[in-house]
Amino acid sequence: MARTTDGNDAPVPQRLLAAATRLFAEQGYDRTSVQEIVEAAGVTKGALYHYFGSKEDLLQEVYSRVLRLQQERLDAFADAQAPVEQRLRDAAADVVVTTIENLDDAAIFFRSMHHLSPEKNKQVRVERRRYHERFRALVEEGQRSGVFSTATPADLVVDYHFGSVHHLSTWYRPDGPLSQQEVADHLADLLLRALRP
Amino acid sequence: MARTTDGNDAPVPQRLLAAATRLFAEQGYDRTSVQEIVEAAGVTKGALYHYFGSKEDLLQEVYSRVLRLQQERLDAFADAQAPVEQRLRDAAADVVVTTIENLDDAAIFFRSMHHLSPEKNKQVRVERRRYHERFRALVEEGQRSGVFSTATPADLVVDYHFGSVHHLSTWYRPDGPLSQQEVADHLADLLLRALRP
DNA sequence: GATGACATACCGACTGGTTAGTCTGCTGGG
DNA sequence: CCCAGCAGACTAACCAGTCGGTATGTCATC
Repeated sequence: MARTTDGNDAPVPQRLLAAATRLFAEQGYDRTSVQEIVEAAGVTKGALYHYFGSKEDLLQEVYSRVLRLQQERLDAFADAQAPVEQRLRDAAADVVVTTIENLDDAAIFFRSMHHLSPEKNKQVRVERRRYHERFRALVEEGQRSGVFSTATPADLVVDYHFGSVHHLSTWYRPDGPLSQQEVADHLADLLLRALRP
Repeated sequence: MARTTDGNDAPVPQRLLAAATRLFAEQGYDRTSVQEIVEAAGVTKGALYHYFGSKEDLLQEVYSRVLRLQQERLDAFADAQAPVEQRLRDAAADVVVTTIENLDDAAIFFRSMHHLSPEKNKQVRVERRRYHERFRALVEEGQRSGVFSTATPADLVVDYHFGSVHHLSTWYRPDGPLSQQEVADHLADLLLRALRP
């Protein structure tokens, strides 16, 4: 056996990232010391600084992982063959489900953005903007074709929906009365109902 | 003249609170040192610890100020003499306006809650819950009387709306294309449209 | 209306504790 | 033999909160 220490068997970088994600979500980025992270991962600082350049790099890894995942999923739904109201509903519900499935990442994402250095923050904003615009394009498509109301600017509609997604990490509890899918259906429904002409 | 030093003329405790609010919103609670706060307020640590028991007390003051203000305003709108759909719309739009007017407080509120000690956090949660329930009662009243759809549980409707309010501090810019009132009207409109039977 | 007792408001040097990141060195597999 | 992979002691910086000190004001007493 190659494994002598405790903890799980994943490679060290993944263990570090998993530990950091959990701790950042629980205590916040600044309240989590590098020492805590390496202890939770069952290694020492030497290992962390062997794989990551800084504590901040860990945070950025969390961000890129989330952004990549969400963008891929959105693209898949937006490119599907279906009426635009169906594509928007699917995309809107899916982002709720994946956000709930990765609630730790979501909590970190929305609470700790200002802890990234200016240039990394800028990069994250750029990627987020791409995501936002893809989503907005769906709304605009529906508005142009007349299936959605044009009463509200598409930008604001997108922010409205993402506000509720963003907010999930504040109130959603897995042991609550609603399942992930139920919440997703309700939130997608609210969006589509608000967009009825 | 009684004033010898620079800075504005407000009493020291208010100056400290104002400086802390701005700095907490800009840099986050943990990133802001007590030294920075007292320098921004034009005093020294002695003054701060003369009026406040701890750095955390400053944060809690921000919270109580926001909560008190929002609750007062909600109560006023909810108790008004008007059809329920009008009362809900007014309340929904008003919370958007006051949130935008105090965007710093809002940013702190949603980002720094986990920096409060457990007991203070609990107290904030209790007050927030009261607010949430007052708002939910409005939705339920409309649902019972048939002017709002019952497709979505009232709790979720409230969280949907407050998600968008919460989110404002992320995207709203005073120099953007929409005025406070326009944003408020649009968001209230989206809520009411989503609730149409 | 001088004197002393006490309080309020604030100053700023200091302390004890914590932290991110560094650096030297060990170890086992190729 | 060599080096990726990692250990862990160490450093330099920072920070919340403390504490003894000062300046100013207020009130009672003689």
